[in-house]
Amino acid sequence: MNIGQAAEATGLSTKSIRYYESQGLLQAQRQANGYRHYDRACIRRLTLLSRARSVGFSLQECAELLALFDDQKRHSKDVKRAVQHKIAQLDKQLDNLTRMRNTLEELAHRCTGDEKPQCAILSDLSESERPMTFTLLEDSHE
Amino acid sequence: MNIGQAAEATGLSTKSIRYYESQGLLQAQRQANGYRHYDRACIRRLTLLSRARSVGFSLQECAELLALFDDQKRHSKDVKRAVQHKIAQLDKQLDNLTRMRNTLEELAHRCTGDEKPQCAILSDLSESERPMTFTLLEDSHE
DNA sequence: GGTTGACCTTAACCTTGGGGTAAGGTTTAA
DNA sequence: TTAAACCTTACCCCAAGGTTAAGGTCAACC
Repeated sequence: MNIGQAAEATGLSTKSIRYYESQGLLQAQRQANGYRHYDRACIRRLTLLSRARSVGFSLQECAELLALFDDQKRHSKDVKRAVQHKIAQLDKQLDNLTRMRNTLEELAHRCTGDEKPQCAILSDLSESERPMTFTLLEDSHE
Repeated sequence: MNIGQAAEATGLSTKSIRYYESQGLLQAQRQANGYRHYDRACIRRLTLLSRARSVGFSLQECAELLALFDDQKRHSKDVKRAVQHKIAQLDKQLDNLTRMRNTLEELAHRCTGDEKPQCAILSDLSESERPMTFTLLEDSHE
């Protein structure tokens, strides 16, 4: 299997696949012409990468999942812990986005939304006197 | 006001303030010694930037908000529309994260989480035969 | 044999929103 | 006077690739 077919099979871009290789997440065999060759084991790694990325794991975290994947003596509880940790991270992000959303709702609510230039949103965003709750972005510190 | 005080007053870092200036979001006056000087109008712009960033606006979008801020003939409905557009974006992100979270919950649920190496999570992530729903990342295409 | 088009290769620059550090000038206070 | 605490620009760094560029390969068709 060439890289194009591997991409097709896993839903990744060829660029991503090469990038993952450059980051040490997999090693592809080379054919005589220099083309990369992907066997079933490689495709499984790429599938894992594709899916783990799609549920929010960073490449660093994917590397840890792959290490467990490769370890025949792993404990499934370690894998489960990684997943639960990621769930907790997503919960933080969800909470954060929800608070941002609520602030925006409140801003929009206070704006008349007409043809006049007076705008509660711009006032609320720019005036220091206003004691509104402005939620910080921050994807949590890890 | 020097940049340090402006940073203190707005909750931004000095680095961010200089970066915003480099991106054309504001122009600070210079003092005789080359130091930037911030007056009240500048502080209001920075406050707007800080708060707009904290509720999820990109710098590009902040530029649009500032353009409205500067326009004495703006219509408050245009500001409101921008906010509602941002709310819709956040809703997409929330939906996406929620689906990722649900997938992870399902994965965790299927894993025994013990000392054995068999792990439903790793199987689900790596095996092509599995017809699970894997939510794509993607912050929506804008 | 020649050519076209679809592959593949590496390299290098672009993105977002700054963080970190270097190397140096200024100001202030002890 | 000298040290601390400011300020300046300039450079490289991060994730996770996307996007050319410039070129090698391969298969099919004429």
